[in-house]
Amino acid sequence: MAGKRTDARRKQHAQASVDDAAGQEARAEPTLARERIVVTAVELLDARGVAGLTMRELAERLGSGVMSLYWHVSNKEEVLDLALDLVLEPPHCVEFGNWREEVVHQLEDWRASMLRHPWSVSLLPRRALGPNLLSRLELLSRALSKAGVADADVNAAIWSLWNHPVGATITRVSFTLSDDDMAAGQRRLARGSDRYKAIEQSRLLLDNDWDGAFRKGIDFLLDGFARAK
Amino acid sequence: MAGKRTDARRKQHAQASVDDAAGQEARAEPTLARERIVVTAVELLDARGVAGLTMRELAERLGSGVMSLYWHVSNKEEVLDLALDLVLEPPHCVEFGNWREEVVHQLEDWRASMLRHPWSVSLLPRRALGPNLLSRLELLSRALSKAGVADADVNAAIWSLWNHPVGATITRVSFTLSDDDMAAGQRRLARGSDRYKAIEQSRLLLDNDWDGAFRKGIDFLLDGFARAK
DNA sequence: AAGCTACATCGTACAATGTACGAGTCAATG
DNA sequence: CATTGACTCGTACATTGTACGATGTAGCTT
Repeated sequence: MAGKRTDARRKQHAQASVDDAAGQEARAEPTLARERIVVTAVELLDARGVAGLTMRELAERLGSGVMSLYWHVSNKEEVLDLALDLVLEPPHCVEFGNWREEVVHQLEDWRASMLRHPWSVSLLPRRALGPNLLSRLELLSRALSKAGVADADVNAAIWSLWNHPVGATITRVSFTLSDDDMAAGQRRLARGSDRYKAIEQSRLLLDNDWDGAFRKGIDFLLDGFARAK
Repeated sequence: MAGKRTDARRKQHAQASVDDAAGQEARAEPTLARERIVVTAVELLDARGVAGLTMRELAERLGSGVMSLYWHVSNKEEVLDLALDLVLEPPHCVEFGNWREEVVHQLEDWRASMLRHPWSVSLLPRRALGPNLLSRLELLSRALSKAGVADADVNAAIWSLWNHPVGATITRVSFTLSDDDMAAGQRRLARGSDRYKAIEQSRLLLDNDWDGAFRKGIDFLLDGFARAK
């Protein structure tokens, strides 16, 4: 029956997971090492991408043994989760008088955070509910509450705004990611110009004013809300 | 000539990649085995998810040796690329009289395809330019050309529509993915109800009419286009 | 002091995986 | 027959995440 289980030690930390410091009191002490691990992980990810994050490399950068990491972190996935959440920390709450500017600011900040750490985009599909993302959702929600959207539409409105940076950043990153893809895309466009007539004509793939398109997208949505009111 | 363009490379040219074999006449002989591999890969992905796709498992399902795969495919990544593209095949072009319905139909079909194969979402960030996605972009582009959007805005409009299903599906899948996350999210909401007051109040995370929200999002955008005209 | 407990580090070992290499099979063609 | 080129596959290896358990350390209780 293997009575002596040593899991007592792991439990304490493992359960904390992505959750922020739990108790109501200022319990504090988020295990200094844990934060160091995550910060270093982000550096590594920035430098070498998702594939470059190895527990061994991480340990080496921290000057520790590999297995020491597992005291503070239950597995590699958790490191990724924590790194993702760290990078998506929301901005300090700046109040604009104008709710519209507030929404735009928030979404642009989010997008900028992701583009600063492109690996974060590919992690997003796995875990999209870290505490920092929840905070961003909250901020967005509050800003929009001043917009006077119809009650029945408000949730749909929030999600639409939410999804815009997600989609836009993914699209942006995967286009930038490899110029090979871009070249291949152009090649495909070149031949069979009947098949891809429209996007060839509008030079959609060549127009790389991503920032502008992103901003316009927000405006479309906000205008749409106004009309649906 | 070009009759016997039996893929005599694979070893050397890893560049063929996702490109379709669309020469002009070379029809219906895209290395039967290659297609079988991809189809089987999709089955495996459907059954076991991204982590479950192993070259060994794949080979076993095909009743072949592991290394035989590498004749037809240059590496695992290519298998993933091909599987992704296969699954995102666009619908047969159905013409509606109404361009608006056409857009809605296309976006909903795309979203449905992705939800049918949830693993596709997590692959999207890596490679978003397969031929089938290009086709979808083309179809969308054509449908929208009838909408009378201002020339200066048309590309931004296309991208906004494009990003909507991407973001919405990622959000949707990552929420569904693990109920643990959902539970954790709720726990986080429960305590510190001041921090997440707004989204708690609107029951944003509990309202799971994803289909409706998605549809409304499209409408917001389309209405926004109309206003920007 | 001695012993106990919780915290923390780390070396070794192992299993799973992608794939390089090269030998092998088979059919068509010279 | 010999050659070639399409195709298959077994072996071997390097890289990875991590289970296990020994070790060290600090503080407390008796």
